[in-house]
Amino acid sequence: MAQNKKGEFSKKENELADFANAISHPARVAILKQIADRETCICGEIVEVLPLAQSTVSQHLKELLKAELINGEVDGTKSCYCINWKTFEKFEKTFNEFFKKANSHNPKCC
Amino acid sequence: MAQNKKGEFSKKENELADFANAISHPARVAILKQIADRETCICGEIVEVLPLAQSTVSQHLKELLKAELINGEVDGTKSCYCINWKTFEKFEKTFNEFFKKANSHNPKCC
DNA sequence: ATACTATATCGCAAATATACGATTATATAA
DNA sequence: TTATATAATCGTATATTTGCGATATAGTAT
Repeated sequence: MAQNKKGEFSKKENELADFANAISHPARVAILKQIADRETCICGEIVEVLPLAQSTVSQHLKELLKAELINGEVDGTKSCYCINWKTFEKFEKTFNEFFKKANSHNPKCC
Repeated sequence: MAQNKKGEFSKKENELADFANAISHPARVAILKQIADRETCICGEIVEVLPLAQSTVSQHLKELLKAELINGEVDGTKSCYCINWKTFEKFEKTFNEFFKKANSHNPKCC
């Protein structure tokens, strides 16, 4: 963008946006799904399942880490990831208090 | 991107990503908040409240419409928007069934 | 008809995101 | 040590997003 105006918005607004941004790509949704579905944490199995190169998957994992949607751990030569449910819960809470407060599903509306 | 791989992911994955994408910018979060908070639908009042030019706000509104997060209605020279709660509910449902199914907040995990 | 108001659209510039191959770093195996 | 395997990072090309001013469009008022 010509200028980045994100700093002009509130902390909560940015937090919600950042969370949403982390899951705003189908590849990252698919990665989260894979991690959530497995009993134990996984790593490069994701690469086998997704239609993306290893480096691309690694980049997406990095973004998910940055947004704290997942936790990562090195295990020998492998890397192991799991869902950070705390962040999901926090998001759900913030999301609800942000949007549902004034919401009586207004019938006056268009 | 070099190539767009979004078509290689499932419908559900893309739906979740699209919804998230619509709220992945603090300006759009702020716009949704404004609309949700008012009794009646509003229009260019948003422009007064946000630190963005009128054309930029209009663009964001267009995106929110496209994602069906809001409904719009023309009222004279003014445009009137309101939250499309149906989409929010649908998202919540999809989100939960997608991520919470296998989730026992796995203690084996890192 | 003319002026005014509100909003959408267009065209452009700059910033970010996506994707990949090549390379690097680290751990394990031989 | 050397080879192998796994995953992160770098460099780069391209696509998309963000933002604004200018313009277009359409309703309302004079």
